[in-house]
Amino acid sequence: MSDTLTIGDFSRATQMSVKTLRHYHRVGLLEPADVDPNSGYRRYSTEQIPAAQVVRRFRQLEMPLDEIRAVLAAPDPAARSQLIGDHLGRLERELEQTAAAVASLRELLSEPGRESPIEHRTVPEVPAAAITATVEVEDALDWLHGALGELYASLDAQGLAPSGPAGGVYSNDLFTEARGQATVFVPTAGDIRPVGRLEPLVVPGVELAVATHAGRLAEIDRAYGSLAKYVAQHALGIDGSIREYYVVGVHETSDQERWVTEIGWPIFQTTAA
Amino acid sequence: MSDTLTIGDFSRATQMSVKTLRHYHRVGLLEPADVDPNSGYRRYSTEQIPAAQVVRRFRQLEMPLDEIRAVLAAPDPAARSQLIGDHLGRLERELEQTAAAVASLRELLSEPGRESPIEHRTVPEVPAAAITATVEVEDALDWLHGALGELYASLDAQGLAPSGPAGGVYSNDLFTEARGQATVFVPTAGDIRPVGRLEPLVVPGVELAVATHAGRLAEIDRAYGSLAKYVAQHALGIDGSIREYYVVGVHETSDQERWVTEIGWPIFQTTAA
DNA sequence: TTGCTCCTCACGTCACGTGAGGTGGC
DNA sequence: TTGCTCCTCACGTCACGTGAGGTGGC
Repeated sequence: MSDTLTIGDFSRATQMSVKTLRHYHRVGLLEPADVDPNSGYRRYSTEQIPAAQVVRRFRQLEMPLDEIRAVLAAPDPAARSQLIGDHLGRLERELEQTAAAVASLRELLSEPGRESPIEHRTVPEVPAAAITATVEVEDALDWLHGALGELYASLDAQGLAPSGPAGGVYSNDLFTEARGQATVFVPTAGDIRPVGRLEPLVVPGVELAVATHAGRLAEIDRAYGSLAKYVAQHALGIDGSIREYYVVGVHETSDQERWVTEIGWPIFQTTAA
Repeated sequence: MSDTLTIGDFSRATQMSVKTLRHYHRVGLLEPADVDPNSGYRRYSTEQIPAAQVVRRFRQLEMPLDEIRAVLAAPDPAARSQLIGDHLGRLERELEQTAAAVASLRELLSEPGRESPIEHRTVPEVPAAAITATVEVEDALDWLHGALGELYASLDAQGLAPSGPAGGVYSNDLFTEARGQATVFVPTAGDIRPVGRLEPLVVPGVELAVATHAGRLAEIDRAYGSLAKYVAQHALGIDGSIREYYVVGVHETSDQERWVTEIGWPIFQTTAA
C-alpha cells in the first residue's frame, strides 16, 4: 500500500484539518479510498490529493459543500465551468456590495443626522404592465433590474410608450420576513399583450408619504429610515404596501449616483400636505 | 407615543427582518425602547433608527455581533474607529486571499498534473535566532511575516549576520488540528541576546525529502501535495515536524511571484538520493 | 511498552430561519 | 368581529470545532 496515506498525512498533504476531512467523509464530499472495517481507520490515496486541493480552493471561495459536490460530479467540463462561473459571478457581486457598504458606512458615521425630504401625495390608479413574483430580499435588487429590463423591452416590442416612471409595490412580508411578493410596473395607457412574465395591471390609487432618495439603491435605507420616522412622529401610518418609483433609474442612466428613487409609505388621507 | 414604532414598522424603517430584530434583542445588541410587560410587544424609538442602520452596515461587512456591540459601546471616537479600521483591514486581506484563490483555482483546474521537484537532503544542526508561538493556521502567514521581520531587525540591531536562509519548524498539530506550535528561525553563528520574542535555538539536524515551490505562499499547497505523494509512494515517512526554508522570501524581495520556498518532510535515512 | 494517532459520539458555535401554537390590537 | 401582527419556544441550518472516552499501530 505504498500510495495510500493516513488521515494525518493526508491532512499535511492537503492543508486541511483532520476534523474537516472527517466531516467531508461524513457528508460524502471526499470519501477515503479505504476504511479499515474493524479499526475504522481511514486511508486516502495519493490520487485524491488534487481533488482535495480543488475542494479547499472552493471552500476558500466560500462555495457551499453541496455545490462543490455538484462541481465534482459535473458530467462535462462545460457544466462544470458553468457552475464555477456562476459562483465567481456571485462572489464578484458580493464584492461590489461590500465596497458599497464600506462607502456607505463612512457616510453613515460622518453624516449621522441627514434626513430625506418628505411630501404627501395622492396617487390615482393607473393602468400598467407589471411583473410579479415572490422574492428574497437579498435577491430583490437583481430581480428588480431583470424585471424592469423585460418590461421596457416588451413594451417597446409592442409599440407602447410608458406614461410615467416605473414603480414597484412591495408586500410587508418582503421587509418583515425577508421574503415576499414584489411587483414592478411601468404605467402605460395601451392594450398590453401578456408575453413572458408580463401582465396587465391596474395599480390602485393611494395616499402616500413620499421620501426622495438620490443615489444608488444600496443606500436607500436612509430614506426608509427618514420616512418611517416622519410617519411615526405624525401618527399617519396605515396598513398597505410600500411603493417605490424609479424617477431616474436604469432605464434613464447607468450612473447609479444620478438615480432618483421615491419611496411611498401608505398614510391616512389628510387635507393639508 | 408618536415617535415609537412597532417591530414591523421598525423592520420597514431599517430593512432588517423581524426575526433578526428579535434576535438582536435577545442577544442585547439592539434593545427596544420599550417592551409591554404583559403582551411582550416591542416598541422601538425613531431615535434607534440610525443605530440600527449602522448595525446593518456592519453585518453587511460580516462583522461579528460581539464586535458590533463593542463598536457601539466604544468609549470614544478613536477607540471606535480603531475597531472599525481593524475590521476593514481584515476584510481587505480576505479580499486579497479571495483574489489569490481565484487565480490559483484556475491554475489547479487548467494544469492538474504539475508536480514540484523533489530531492533528499541531510540537514545538519544549526544555531539560530528563533521565535516560537502557538498559532492558528489561518493566522500563520501573517504571524510568519511578523516574526521574520522581528528576527531580521533584531539580528541587524545586534550586528549579527544570517548564515543561511530563514526557516520554519511546524508541529503536526498545526496541520491536523489547524492550530499548533510554530517556530521561525534565522540561522546565525553569533551570540544572541534574547530581546522581544527572540530566543537562541539550536535547530536540530534531520533527514528530509525536500520539495521546492516557486511563487506566493498561498499556493504552496500544491508542493505539499507533491511531497506527500512522493513520500507515500516511496514509503519513507517518519514522525517529525515539517520544515520550510524561505530561500527567497520577504527579506529578499517583495515580489511574491519570485519567492522560492523549500518544504522539508522528515524521512528515513537513505544512502542514495 | 509507551505515547501518539486514530476513532466515535454528543454537543457547541454563529447568526439567524422555520414552524408550531397561541395571543393581542385595531 | 376578522384577520393581521405580534409573541414564545424548540428545533433546524451550515460547516465545521470541542472534548470526552476509548482503541489501534508502530
